[in-house]
Amino acid sequence: MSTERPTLFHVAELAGVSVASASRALNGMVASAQTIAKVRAAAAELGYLPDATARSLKLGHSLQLAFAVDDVGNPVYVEMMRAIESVVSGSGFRLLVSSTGADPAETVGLVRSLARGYADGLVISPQRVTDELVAELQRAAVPVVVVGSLPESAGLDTVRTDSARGVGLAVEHLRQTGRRRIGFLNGPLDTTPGAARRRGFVAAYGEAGLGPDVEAVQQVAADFTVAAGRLAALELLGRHRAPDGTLALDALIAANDLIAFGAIHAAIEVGLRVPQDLAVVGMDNTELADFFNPGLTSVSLGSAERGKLAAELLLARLADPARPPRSVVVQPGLVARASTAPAAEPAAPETAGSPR
Amino acid sequence: MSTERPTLFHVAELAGVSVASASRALNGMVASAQTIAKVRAAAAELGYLPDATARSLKLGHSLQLAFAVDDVGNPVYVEMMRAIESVVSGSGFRLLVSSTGADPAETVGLVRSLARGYADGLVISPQRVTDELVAELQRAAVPVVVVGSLPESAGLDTVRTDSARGVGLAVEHLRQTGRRRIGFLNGPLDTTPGAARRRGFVAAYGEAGLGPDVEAVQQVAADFTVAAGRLAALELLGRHRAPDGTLALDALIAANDLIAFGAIHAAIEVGLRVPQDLAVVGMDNTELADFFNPGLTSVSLGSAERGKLAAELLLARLADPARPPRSVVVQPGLVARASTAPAAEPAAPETAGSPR
DNA sequence: CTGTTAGCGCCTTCAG
DNA sequence: CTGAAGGCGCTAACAG
Repeated sequence: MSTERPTLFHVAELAGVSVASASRALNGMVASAQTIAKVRAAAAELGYLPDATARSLKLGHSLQLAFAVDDVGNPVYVEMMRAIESVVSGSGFRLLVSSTGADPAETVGLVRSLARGYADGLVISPQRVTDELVAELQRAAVPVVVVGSLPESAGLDTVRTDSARGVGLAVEHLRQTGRRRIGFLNGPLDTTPGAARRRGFVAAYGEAGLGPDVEAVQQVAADFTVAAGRLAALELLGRHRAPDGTLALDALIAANDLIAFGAIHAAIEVGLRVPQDLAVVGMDNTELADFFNPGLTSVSLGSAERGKLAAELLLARLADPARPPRSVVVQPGLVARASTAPAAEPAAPETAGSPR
Repeated sequence: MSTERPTLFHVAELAGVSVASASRALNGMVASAQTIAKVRAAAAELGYLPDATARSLKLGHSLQLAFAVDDVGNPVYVEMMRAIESVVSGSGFRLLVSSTGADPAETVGLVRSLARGYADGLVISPQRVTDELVAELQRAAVPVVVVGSLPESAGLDTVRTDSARGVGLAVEHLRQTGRRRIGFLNGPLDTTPGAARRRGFVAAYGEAGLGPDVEAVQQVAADFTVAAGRLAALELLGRHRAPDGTLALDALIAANDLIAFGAIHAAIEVGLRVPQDLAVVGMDNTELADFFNPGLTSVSLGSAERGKLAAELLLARLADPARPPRSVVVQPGLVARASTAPAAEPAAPETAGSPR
């Protein structure tokens, strides 16, 4: 009801002690039982809440850590976040998440403000890395751990995965299961993941001797979302449909699971069966990959593991700001599911959903 | 490199002016062009970054707003978050997201710390509402808007949806499309959404004259996730499978889309066709509902709309702290997709995905 | 054990 | 237009 918020001064006044004593009583420092009781009572009566800002200013820390991502809508980041959260909460930190959007400039702004006071440390997983962003991360007032690729010279703690190799695993798996004409649905090429996956695909395509038309079998989605994946798949599939209606592609690799979901939807729309007519493999091995219909074969990029490692690096640096920057790599692995079941055999009954 | 962060004092010193002048120059207050230039140069050279904590303490605000949810993994909250973000960023606020976990006690702690300094306002969507939480929200130092149901007497700004009626829409839709034996997959009953949906189902079940066994056709999932939905569905379907293998249920309503996805997976596992043998309807009308296979009929609860309204309420209260608390309701609506296509007709070709 | 004093980094009157 | 001084709310020295 009162328009003014009670401050420690008011509590002390009501309790009949000094502000210092009130502070001590509330924070469990040395104080007489009587003082503690009086102060506690006064605080309760006034509904006193310590001002976090003032406290941080004095203490020099906020006990908050931040996790910044371009797009919280991506399940990968949710997994990462959970892992980070579970690590840092064990050390008494609270985790704040910030979705910055695709614009690197906005990310810079976020780092600037967040890294100076509101948080004691930052884990960031940027999709687009500009020189300006790197510079900002280096001069940030608090420790920063980057999930993703960054030039070694940046001198920052880093956790990354070898997504190029991940694409290689996908190509290999498709080859082994009898696919020959593999298309690739990438995300935007100006993103770090997009660029890395492209490199991986081009290399694997060449090594597997799949032909010279590596450019023709690629399609770039507008972003890493289901809707964009659907559109890109429709475009790519349309482009490779022969006049007689047969398809020149028998497999699709998607840059992430969301794009893969969109691609499967698109395939069904144009009358293709997955996996009989078209195999699809995603990346990230999201929880939904297992529940999608058909189950989505996906390359695990260890999101949870990366999140965990990033959090640990951050905690370690917080404890020892002088330790040399470390860069750790998580290896990808493929998880096979129904979406790439060999075309040779008829559809496995337990995946096609049409018993009898 | 320097171990100490530069403060405004250092900038002023280097620029050869007073701290006050440096502050004015940096913040665009009156200052001579020459001073501005010198201060700017000094700040750049030192890599000066204003301390957000000190700034907030002095100014009395942080220009940050917070959005607290139990589980960021739920796509509903992502949609809400996007809507909130887009509203508040237009007013110069940054949005911080905090995932509190299912424990109400943790939520209380979050509100306590966040609502006192780190953020200027809070939108919270708690799944479990305890008296303690309500009390904490009422005494929060900053304006709070609750997305979800709360006693009127709480005197807080509120945005909610009529999810009970939403369940009613689902029942009605299933009845109209020829389903007679409807099961219900709920989330935990001690959550606000779980309780409301239960009320809605029991009421609609009775009104539709579906029989006296309303308890027998319900199953509670451990939480609002795909995995829990799958388990609950397996349990419910198993319970209603007659000795001769036929199923006593021909439709399932799920408390949210994630549970519905899990249910469809479970149905396929046990050899049922969706929608031919079993219709499934979800709630929330998540983006993925449209892309799932089969497309998931879902009751839209207007998550984006609720987020937008909550953000607007918060902004309005920030502008006028004295305005009377408002409570706005968003009406649900059903979006029909393939998962509830009438069983009478053969599977519609464009949804079954198995052309010829 | 307690009160007084000092200051975290910043912004903003108030004189000059 | 500029500098000096005060204070946001809190905690950590220092005496008493």
